[in-house]
Amino acid sequence: MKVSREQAAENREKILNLAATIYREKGFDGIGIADLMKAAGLTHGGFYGHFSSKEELMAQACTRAVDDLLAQGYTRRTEQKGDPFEIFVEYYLSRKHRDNSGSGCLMAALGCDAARQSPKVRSVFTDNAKRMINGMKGLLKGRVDEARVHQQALITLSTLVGAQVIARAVDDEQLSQEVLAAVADSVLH
Amino acid sequence: MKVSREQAAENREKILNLAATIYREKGFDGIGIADLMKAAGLTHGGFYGHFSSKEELMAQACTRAVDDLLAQGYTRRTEQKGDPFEIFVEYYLSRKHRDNSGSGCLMAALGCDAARQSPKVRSVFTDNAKRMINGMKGLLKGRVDEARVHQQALITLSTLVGAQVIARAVDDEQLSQEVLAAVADSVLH
DNA sequence: ATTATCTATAGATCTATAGATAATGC
DNA sequence: ATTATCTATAGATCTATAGATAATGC
Repeated sequence: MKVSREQAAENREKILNLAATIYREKGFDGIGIADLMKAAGLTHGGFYGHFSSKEELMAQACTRAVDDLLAQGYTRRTEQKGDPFEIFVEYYLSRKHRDNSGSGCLMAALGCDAARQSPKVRSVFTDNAKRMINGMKGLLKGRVDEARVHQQALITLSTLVGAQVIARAVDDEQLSQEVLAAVADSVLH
Repeated sequence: MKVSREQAAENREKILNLAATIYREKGFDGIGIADLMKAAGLTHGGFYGHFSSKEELMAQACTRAVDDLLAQGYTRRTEQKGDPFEIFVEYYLSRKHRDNSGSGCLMAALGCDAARQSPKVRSVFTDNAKRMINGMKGLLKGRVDEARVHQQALITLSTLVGAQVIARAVDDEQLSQEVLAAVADSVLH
């Protein structure tokens, strides 16, 4: 029954990565510990050897989700040619991002939910919101006045997040695509 | 135990208004039928005389929430002088709106959650998103080219929704206000 | 007689824990 | 000997329903 220390560390990573994905797909309340552990190929009781509580997992999963998003940014910038800002915006407003919330933006997937979570989760969520804002500031450098980078990052991120929230919320495919296209037009030109 | 037909209709309204408020404050999963009915001064079992299921209430509560928001718009326009668009944006990006999600925008409060709901709830949610878009189009008439009203409504609504989602998600009061102020500056000037 | 509401409960969740098990790592 | 995982279960939810109750409205 027992596994090696190395395997246990891998199991922990698997739980964390799965949580980061499934919470973004189905919400913090969308899956219970038992089903999450089953998805990781482990049993319910084993969870509490890795995390002290579901709340603790939720907090760590937020950070993992943003790790994930930032890493994807690096990958895309090395694989695609072009302006990093434009590459990011095109991904963010793509149907691929809309239809795969599990690998996408934390704020678009769980922003509404974050406001209702415990202080612990909100605090970690806020730290990760700041990482996203800093990422956006990096993409905007050179594109706008140095003095306006912070303000513009907040504006652009708000627009992108709102577009994806609306595009995912509606079940009207045409309207959903109109939102993404209109915002892409506005942000890129 | 039994009450008059008129009183029963009032009880139904009370349940619906409470649900529209509490769901926006705490999410669809944030309150159960028993506690909701207790808040309305009724008992758990009585609920199913008014609504066939919790899902049915969730759908109807979305419409009630937007009824509420549009009615507030009329009230503000008669009470305040000034451009209706500016009056709306100033309210939307206010701390008052941020701190009172229960009486505020459906999309900002429950947009992330809507994507994960049943087809029935998503369908009603979409109808109400369209009512909000139409409201925004009305506010933009005369301010932008007729041909661009629809596109601009989607852009502005995205920006406002995203700003409020972020402002509510973070527990850093300064950052939260910076987001609201930056977006107000961008949308109004 | 009808029906809006209440009480009580079924059955399905959920988080968390206790104690057993068996493989690792000293 | 230590410990990662498993089985089993406690205790607290949750939605929904069945049947009783008592006031309305014909």
